[in-house]
Amino acid sequence: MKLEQAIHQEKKFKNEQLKAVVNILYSASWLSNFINETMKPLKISMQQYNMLRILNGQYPNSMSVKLLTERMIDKMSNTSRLIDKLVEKGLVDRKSCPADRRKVDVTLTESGVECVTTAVELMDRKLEKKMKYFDKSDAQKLNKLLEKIRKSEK
Amino acid sequence: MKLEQAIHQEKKFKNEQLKAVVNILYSASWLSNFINETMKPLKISMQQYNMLRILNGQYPNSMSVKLLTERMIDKMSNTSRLIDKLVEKGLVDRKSCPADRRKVDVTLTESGVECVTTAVELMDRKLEKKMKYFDKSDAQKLNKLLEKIRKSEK
DNA sequence: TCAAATTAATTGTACATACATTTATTTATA
DNA sequence: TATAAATAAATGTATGTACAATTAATTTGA
Repeated sequence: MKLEQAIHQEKKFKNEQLKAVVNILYSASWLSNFINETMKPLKISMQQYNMLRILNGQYPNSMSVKLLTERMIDKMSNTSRLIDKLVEKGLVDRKSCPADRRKVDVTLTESGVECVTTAVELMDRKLEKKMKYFDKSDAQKLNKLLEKIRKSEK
Repeated sequence: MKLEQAIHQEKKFKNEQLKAVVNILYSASWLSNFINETMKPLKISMQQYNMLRILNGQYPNSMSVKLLTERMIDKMSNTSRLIDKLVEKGLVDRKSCPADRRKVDVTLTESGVECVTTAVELMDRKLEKKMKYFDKSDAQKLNKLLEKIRKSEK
């Protein structure tokens, strides 16, 4: 859907750069809604999915809360309480790190591995279908442009 | 900052399309943090800023809550309570619509016009500076690609 | 060596969001 | 024209998020 149509805007944007800002925000909202929708049958949120994927990348090793936070897409989310939810669901284990007792080691449980395996398979399949008009070369161009827009960070 | 570096990911993405998904989500989070940061001196959030801009586009006419919701970038946000906050701050007026008493007319107050004028001027200036390496032709390409990725909506 | 500084994680608080339900009003139709 | 259906907005509730403050452990350096 065209951006102007999605947000029912009749006026032109002041310039293409400002339109790009709104476009990125709208696209992310569109994707988040889709990801949350897709994960609903598995009863996990997008952020929980993200954390499970990160832990899966290290499995069977554990990760500290700090390391997990660094790898989350949204750094502002509250890692401790996100872990709480996953512990409640029995998807991860949390135990104090013997080498540095300030740290807490988080690991996927067997049930967590099972859940994330199903989740990733489902998500990748649904995303591929959703973005069927978007090929590899489009994606490469988009990735380059997004990196460029964030370049001021240095 | 490169995406892999920002989320400290050492592995390659499965494909460019899935990387694009993460890239959009990360860029939106990066932009949101910046916008919220920029609006902090004016004591308004990004969503409040968005609503004030929409109302400003119609000023001095009023808009119904439904119309406002349709134009918000994030459709899931709770428009009623967002309006509450702006009424509390004295930036908007809310009154029952005489022609259809189910509807509620929302209008900018004088102080609201003043606030949004300052806010837009500040935001556009800061955004331009932040995205200084991102020119018009880049923006046009990015806007095209984002529209394409959302094309499945039809 | 031991007090101060730093680091890791959790918790408190206020606010935001998702989504279902409720209330009030208008429109459609039997 | 009554009654049901549809529409607009607000509210209840659970959960999520931002950010500061706190707690506990480790590291630093006078």
